[in-house]
Order: sequence, then structure tokens, then C-alpha cells
Amino acid sequence: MIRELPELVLPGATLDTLKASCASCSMHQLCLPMGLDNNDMDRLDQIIGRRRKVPRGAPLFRIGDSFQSLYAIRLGHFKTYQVNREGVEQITGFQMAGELLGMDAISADQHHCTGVALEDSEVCEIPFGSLQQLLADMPTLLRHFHRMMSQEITREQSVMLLLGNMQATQRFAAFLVNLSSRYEARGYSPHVFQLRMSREEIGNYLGLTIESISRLLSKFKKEGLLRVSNREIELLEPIRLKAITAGTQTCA
Amino acid sequence: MIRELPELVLPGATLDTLKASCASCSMHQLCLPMGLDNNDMDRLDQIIGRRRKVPRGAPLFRIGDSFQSLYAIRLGHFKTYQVNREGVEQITGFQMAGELLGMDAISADQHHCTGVALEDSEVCEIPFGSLQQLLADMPTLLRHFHRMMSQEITREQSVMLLLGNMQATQRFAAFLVNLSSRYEARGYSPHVFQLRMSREEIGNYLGLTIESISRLLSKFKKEGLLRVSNREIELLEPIRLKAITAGTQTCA
DNA sequence: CGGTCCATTGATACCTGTCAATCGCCGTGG
DNA sequence: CCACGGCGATTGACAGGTATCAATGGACCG
Repeated sequence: MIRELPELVLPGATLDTLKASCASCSMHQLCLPMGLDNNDMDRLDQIIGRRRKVPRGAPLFRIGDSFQSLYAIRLGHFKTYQVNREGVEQITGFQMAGELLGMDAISADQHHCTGVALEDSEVCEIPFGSLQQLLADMPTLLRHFHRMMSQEITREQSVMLLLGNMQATQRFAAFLVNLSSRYEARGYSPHVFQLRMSREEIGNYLGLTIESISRLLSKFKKEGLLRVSNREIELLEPIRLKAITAGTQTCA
Repeated sequence: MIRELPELVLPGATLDTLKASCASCSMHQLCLPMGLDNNDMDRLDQIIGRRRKVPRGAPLFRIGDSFQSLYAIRLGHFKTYQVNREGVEQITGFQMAGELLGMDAISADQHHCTGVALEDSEVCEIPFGSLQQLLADMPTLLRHFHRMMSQEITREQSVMLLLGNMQATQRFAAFLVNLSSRYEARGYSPHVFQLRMSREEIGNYLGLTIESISRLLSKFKKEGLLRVSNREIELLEPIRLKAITAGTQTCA
């Protein structure tokens, strides 16, 4: 089922092979779990648009941009944020390789949030018009696409739960556990990873201040729950961390 | 474009006419704004399942239920909530006639939240299997369906913004303004309406306590922003209310 | 080596939660 | 018809969790 593909683009590759490898890499991650067969994959490859590099800090799309494409992250990390009428940002999510960006823009044909790369990243552009045509005669892909949109709804609901009735300690533990499980699902270590976002961005996402995040990190460190050095983090007691997330343990 | 349909089911109606009127009423509201033509509407009617009454307080679906259908609210109001591992509810949304329920269940074939009627209500069941078949060869409807899912994502993002960086006063003003505009969009008065949910449910949704909601109502009343008697509410200064939502006015 | 930005830590203030008492509406039953 | 009881809502006093403000520390970069 898994097709062998060059992880790095070879020198001398044509535009077509570039496109193909682009599509496959990110779409593999997106689609394989859902059981697309090779035939479907090939057809999918054909509609995938160009690969695009996004340097750290650069926007992939901005609030108000007209909606043309979805973006599959091939490499790197992104954040999406809204801006309220005071001009204050609210981060609505952090996305990593293998995840899809831009689904909130379908409803009104324009983006409702801004997507910015947290590090030098790479995405595949998926023109939505072409995708829709394809969806119409590929039931498997259609189903898969609906699952992905639904998953986004579910994800946001759990953030609402987090923001609505968790204390700071619980929120931060939940944040770490969430990152951990996403890295694990992608084959990375669930216990040692880099925080790709600043303390300020974490705080913004969790509805807390940068100082609170800092204090929570110190507290967790003191408790022996984790080790942290700048953005490098190691979870020493994932079980206890999960317990705190669940609210069954207060963390001293 | 708007087809004339009996608002109330006539005595002596056959099962088929019942189904048809059911489908039309709720789906009209769902689909007309998106520009479905009559032909599409007729085909849509055919897959709509039975109409179902849901008495006040009764669940339409529960967390963990296997996913079979989406539900279009024909009449009444619902709330959806998640439950964290401590067993604490977090309301994720209030839905009214013309809105669609259950889209979060597509991702894992089971419901991630519980939907409960806030008053005696009525829904149309839309079997998802049938809907998918239909979507495959009705591009207009497919597009419309994607818009609705995307709209749900957008809605939840704005709740995240509300929970993540608004103060209590701002949250509550935003809540009222949101209800107001939704009633207006449905042809009801945007200034006078019934709160279908208890203070406790509002507080839960906004991440506040029932006491805070009570105090905010009193404060708004004192400011001359609204009049309230039990669940009947009248917005006296919608403009100022919107200003508070935007954060441009502090409300004394 | 110095500047800048981000992170950490401490002191204090404020918002909202918690606890408690009272009120008022409403349905029930005498 | 009225008394009673129950539940939701209101209001007040107080406490606690985070935000805010301020100072310091440390990493990265020119």
C-alpha cells in the first residue's frame, strides 16, 4: 500500500516529478490512514498544485484573502490565528506536517484566519475547484475529506472544552499531552520534542499570559514532570501528565 | 425559487407528503440561501429520513452513539455538549431551527458530543450514507454541504476567540449579539426574544458561573442596555452592545 | 562584546469563582 | 383559593487564581 517515494527531490527532476513527489509526500500522510488505494492516489496526485516554500514568520494566507486552495503541510509547523476588532490575535491552532490548512475558508470563499509558518516550512497547494471535481467521482476520497473536516470540528470542540472549564495547570498539561500524541502518531518521539512556538504563542492559544506559561513550566520542572531547556522539552512522567489533564490529579 | 409548502401538516396527509413537507421545511432553510434549484431540492427530499419529535430535555444523540444520520432542526432549540473525564459538561453550542447537527460525528463514525433539546423540538433525520451518494452527483449540493461544515469550523473558531481573550462582560455581550443576529437572519425580531437556555447553560457555554451571568444581566439592565424578565429579553441598545463585543466600549 | 528579544521570577491588583443567604416564580396539594 | 415546597435566579461577602507591572536573567546575533 505504501508507495516508495523520494523523500528529497533529486537534482534534475522535472516539474512533473516534482509535483508528483510533492503530492505523494504530504498526501500520503493525509490519505493513507483512510485506506485510499493506488489508483485513487494517482488521480489525486494529478490535481495537486505546486509545492510552495514558506519561510519562518511568513503568512501562507491572511484573513480576508479570497479562497483558492487548501494546503497540505509537507514539512514544518504553522499557527493559525484570528484577529478581533481590537486587533488582538487569538491563535486557534498549531498545525504540523501531514495536516490540512484552510478548511474554514470554504464557507464564505475567503479566509477567516491567518496561517503563518512557525519555522521554514513547505506546503502543497490543493486547488479547491479541482479537488471538488475529483471528490464528485471518488467516493473514497469524498468520505476521507469529510472525515478531515469533521476532525477539525472535533478538535476545535476539545479546545472549547479546554478554554471553557479547565484551570491553567490542566490546560497546559493538556497542551503538552496533545502535542506528544500528535508527534507519536507521526512516528516521532512522544517524549522528547521541540516546541516550535514561543511561550507567548502557547499562552495566547491557551488563553493565558506568557508569565503563567513560564510559571507552569517551572512548576512542572520542580515536580519532576518534565525537563525543559529553551524550546527543547522532555516529558518525564507522561502518565501523571495525562492524569493532570483529566483532572484526576492536582499536581501538588 | 421559494416553493409554497404547508407550514403545518394537514390532517389526512400520506406518509409521503409528510416526508416531503418535513424535508422541505427544514431543508429550505438550510439550502435556499445557497441557491439550490427545484430539481436539486426534489432529489434531496427523497433521501430525507423520517421526521422526529424530541421532547424538552431529551437527547437526540449521545456521546459514543454510532453515527448514522445528520439532523436538520425543523423546530425548536438544541444544545450540544462534551463531557470531560471528570464528568463535567462543557456546552459547545446552541442550535436553532434551520441549523444542522451531528457533523462532528463524521470523523470517527461516532458522536463526540451529546445533543439535547432545550424545548419540545422537531428534527429531520438525514441518513449520511444516502446523503453521500447524493452529494457525489450533485455538485451544487456538495458545495453547499462543504460550506455548512466549514461554517461550523468558523463558528467554533469564533467561540475560541471569545473564550481565549475576552472578559466576562465582552463574552456575554457577544453571546447576546450572536443570538440576535441569528434570530434576525431567520426572520424573527433581533431585539426581542426568549432565551431558550438557563443561566447555568449560558454560563457553562461562556466559561463563566451562573452568578456571573446573573450579575452581568443586572449590570446591563442598570446600564439601560436591555430589559429582562425571566427568559424574555429585549435589547434596547444593540449598537452599544456590539461596541462592547468589539471591545471599543467598556460598559462603565 | 553589546544589544535585543524572549523567558523567568517576584509583588501586587483585579476579576471572577466560591460559598451562603434570600428572593421569586411556579406547580402541587390540601 | 391559599399554603407549601422546590428550583432557578439574584445578590452579597470573601477567597483564590491569573493578569499586570516591574526587574532580572539568559540566549542569540550582529
